[in-house]
Amino acid sequence: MADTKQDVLDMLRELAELTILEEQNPQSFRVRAYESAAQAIGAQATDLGKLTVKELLQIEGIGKSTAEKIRELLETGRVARVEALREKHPRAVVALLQIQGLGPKAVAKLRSELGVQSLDDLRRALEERRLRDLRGFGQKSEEKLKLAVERLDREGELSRTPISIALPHAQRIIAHLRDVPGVDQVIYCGSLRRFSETIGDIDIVVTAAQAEPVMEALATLVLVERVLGRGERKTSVVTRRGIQVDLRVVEKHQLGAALLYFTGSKGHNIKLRMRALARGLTLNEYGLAEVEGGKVVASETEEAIYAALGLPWIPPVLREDTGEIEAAESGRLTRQIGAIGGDFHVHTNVSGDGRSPLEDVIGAAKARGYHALAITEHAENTLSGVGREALLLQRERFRAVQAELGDTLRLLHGVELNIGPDGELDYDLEFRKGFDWCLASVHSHFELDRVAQTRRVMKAMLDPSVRMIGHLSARMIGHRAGIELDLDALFDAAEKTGTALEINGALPRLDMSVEALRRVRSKNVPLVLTSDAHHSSELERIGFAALNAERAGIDPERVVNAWPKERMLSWLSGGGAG
DNA sequence: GTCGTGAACGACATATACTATGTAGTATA
Repeated sequence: MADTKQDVLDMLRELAELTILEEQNPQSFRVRAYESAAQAIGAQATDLGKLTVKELLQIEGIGKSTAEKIRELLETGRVARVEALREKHPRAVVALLQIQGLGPKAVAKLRSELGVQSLDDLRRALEERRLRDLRGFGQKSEEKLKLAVERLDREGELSRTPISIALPHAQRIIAHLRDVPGVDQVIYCGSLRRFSETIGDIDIVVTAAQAEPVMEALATLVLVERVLGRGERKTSVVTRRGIQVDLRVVEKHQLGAALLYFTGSKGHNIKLRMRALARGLTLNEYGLAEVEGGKVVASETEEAIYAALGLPWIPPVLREDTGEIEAAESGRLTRQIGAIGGDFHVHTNVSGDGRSPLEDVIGAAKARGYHALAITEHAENTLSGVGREALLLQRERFRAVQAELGDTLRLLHGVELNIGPDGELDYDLEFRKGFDWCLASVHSHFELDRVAQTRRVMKAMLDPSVRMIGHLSARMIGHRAGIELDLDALFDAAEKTGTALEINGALPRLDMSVEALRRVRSKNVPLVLTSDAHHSSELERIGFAALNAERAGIDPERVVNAWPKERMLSWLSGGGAG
């Protein structure tokens, strides 16, 4: 079964894009209808291929017309309306919308006045300086478009950046801005703060007495390649990595409103602003104020603004306009994860790719207030794997260290087994059972089909030594798609065997994905946050795992290392789900 | 194009910054 959901999403997005050109308006009701239909489809867990028109109509945001188009696509592989629009607006024309500064109206004008039908045509027209005489264009717009075309040539399609790259990039920039005199707070917002898997651009909010020095500091950073625009309080640049950074400087008392605005999502903001209007208030990036008279009601903190709108503070990871405002209003927001009592997927330098000695890792774990720590080196069947003798030596050492630790920290001698193509595991069952904690994960043979992948993971789950499956899909965000799995079958098996599933906090993985986590919510499967640290400093990544869990609306009750100490320890020693 | 109210039709996301041109387009959450 192909990925019908992805096919439908692709079709709806193309339809939206083509309709933008057709109606020369990115905000038309049709465009918005297709986009909201795409969002509704994206939130569906069921297999679309099995849904009838009637069932499709049950989905909010899908009406008669869209439902029929979806059926048309699934039954014939094509949609007449899309093909008709493709005739009028060929792919090369649609591609022009990728150029920053070119919208549908400008594209229409270039086509009708200058016969520009492609990027090549546009390049020629720019070369021949034919744009400057067009009404609405001028010398400056010609130059801007030239730069934008060059940028597109260099970077290919404007693509989103994996969070594993964007977050450290943002932190570097933030560290520089913090050094600017007069700067108070520097906070990243946007999809980064919402903890999306991929990031479109980096949004930074700064509070400072004066905007100019901050914006100057950003514009002159070594890693900044070009300044896109600069006003009194706002600057946009592109870094050498090709990532756009938008900086906004606000006054301290406006911080809450600015954070709210810049964190988004756009849909969330719009809903909040409508909510404000219904209360005789208006919300913008400077504050929440009365419509009549303009008296500011709240602006300094997000909490105050939400409160004035009759809502509890909503965590950024939930602000995706997927019902979180309604949930907040009726007190149905899932609780945040809270204190984390331990980490159960950590490597030391005994693993070939681990970099910190045991003492450092233990020190970091104690500093984090953990009650338990499982060291899980790679097993022999992987490149960085460890043989039996070294592991037995490590176990001996653990006994001595545990005696020193007393009951401040429970140290588990674990291992990360490799799941082979047929579900085979390292060593032999007897040896595996000698560990305090075994997790098993896939590290190779990503090309097998869904049936084979599901079978191998299922087999590992059924092994008496395996307590947890690590990074379930083995994806690498932006580099490698996850293996194909029958998730429902695996979740059922995990439920039956009591096998835990890992929520891995390594930024390139974030595995299980939010989507998979949403699907496991309804099952009684224990979930475990881990850092998968290969260095003592990486223990902090468990916080990313927690964010991903919160993003998926996972109740802390389901998360083993969010349980109270005794319950967690009891579960770890095989004492059941508690 | 969708949805709700009432059986055809109106309502339907907000608010602002920046730029280049000379009123509006594009961009941002």
